[in-house]
Amino acid sequence: MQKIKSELQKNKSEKYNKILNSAGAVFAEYGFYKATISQIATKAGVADGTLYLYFKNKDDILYQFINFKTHVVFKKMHAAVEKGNNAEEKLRHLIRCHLEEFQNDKNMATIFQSEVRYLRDIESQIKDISKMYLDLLSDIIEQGQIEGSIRQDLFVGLVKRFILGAVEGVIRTWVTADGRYDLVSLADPLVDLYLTGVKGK
Amino acid sequence: MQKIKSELQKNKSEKYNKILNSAGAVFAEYGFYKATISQIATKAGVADGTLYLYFKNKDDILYQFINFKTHVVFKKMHAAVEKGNNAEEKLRHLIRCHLEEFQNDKNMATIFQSEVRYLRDIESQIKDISKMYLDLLSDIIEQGQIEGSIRQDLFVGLVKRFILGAVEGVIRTWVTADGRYDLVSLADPLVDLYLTGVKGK
DNA sequence: TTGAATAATGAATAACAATTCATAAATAAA
DNA sequence: TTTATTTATGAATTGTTATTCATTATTCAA
Repeated sequence: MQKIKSELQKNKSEKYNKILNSAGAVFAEYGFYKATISQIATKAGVADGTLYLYFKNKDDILYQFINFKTHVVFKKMHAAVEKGNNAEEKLRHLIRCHLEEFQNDKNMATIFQSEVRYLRDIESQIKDISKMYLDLLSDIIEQGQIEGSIRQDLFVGLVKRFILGAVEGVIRTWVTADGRYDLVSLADPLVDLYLTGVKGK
Repeated sequence: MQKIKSELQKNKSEKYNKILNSAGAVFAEYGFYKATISQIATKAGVADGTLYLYFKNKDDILYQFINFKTHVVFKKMHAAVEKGNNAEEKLRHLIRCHLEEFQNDKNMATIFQSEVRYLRDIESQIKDISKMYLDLLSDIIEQGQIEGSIRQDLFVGLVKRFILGAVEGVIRTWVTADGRYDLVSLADPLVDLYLTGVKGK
């Protein structure tokens, strides 16, 4: 009985994941609106109607996709930050992790970049995807200010957005260029820009 | 004859602009896909069919909107950069102008932020809206490196994206917050972050 | 004032795609 | 093996909205 139930769970979960991944690929390629249920179903190797056994509707598919990816990525980011012993190390780990995760999942990167507005409309639970990220940054910045490695005379609200905006910008360019170069290698140069800026001595 | 023609031009142009502005408001509020022709027509005070006397189709309306705004904004940015006497001044003027223009036209800011992906699909002429902007930045950075006000040991391709990404990030946050605070006042603090970074001395 | 010519209207059309549901297949229990 | 239950199918339904076009209004030259 216990065994049977978990078997069912597993099968269900397999098809669920198959559909979710197919949806990710189709949404990334065509965008949410131009993507059709049939395309997703075909790519997943099931009938159109089957999607409705696993998802409430088309919106729900996107929602589940983002929700899942968000959780996975944030868990990793959190762990990455933990590994740093001081603010600067934490920042380096965070940025590197961010670039790594997005480089390893281009569909996710594309969807995060393109469908954010839409998400804002459908679900307030993930209303602010950047929220957790910005909070992570807040902690790092404050720690750095205590340690003395980060200036005190900064408007933290701006600094956070400055940092997040710049990583996202770098990712956006990479997505636009169809992921044709190595993103992760930009992590350290980027952090150096955050830290010391571009000014000549 | 000459007079009559220009009269027609003007009237046509008036209605054209009315529709374009209404479209901007509707697209900004609902997003391109959820916005309907009827909504735009109603807001512009004309019949649905009238839109098709001025625009090829719905896509074309968005295209014309972005195209027009892009030209206006880039002309202003260009002029702003001209006013600076050295790289740092030019950068300050550029960033200030950027924030000013977007603050003064929230519909534009929202649409630029949300429908970029879609544009990428419909027209390669404006495929890279950021292209001109990045080129402006290239010139400034190179000048700064010659002047000695900007470090030589930088990967310019990254620096450009770093700068653009951060401004856009700041604008995105502002749009999300429904434009409830002053964006332009962030110009100087932001440029200071570009220049000297966040590192404690 | 008149009758082309131009511009505007909005109801009708047409296309599309999300969702449903009667039916069939697969799986599990008896 | 038979019956019950769960899962999957995909054609038919439904709703939506972009676009068209026959009709009406307006403008302008003569």
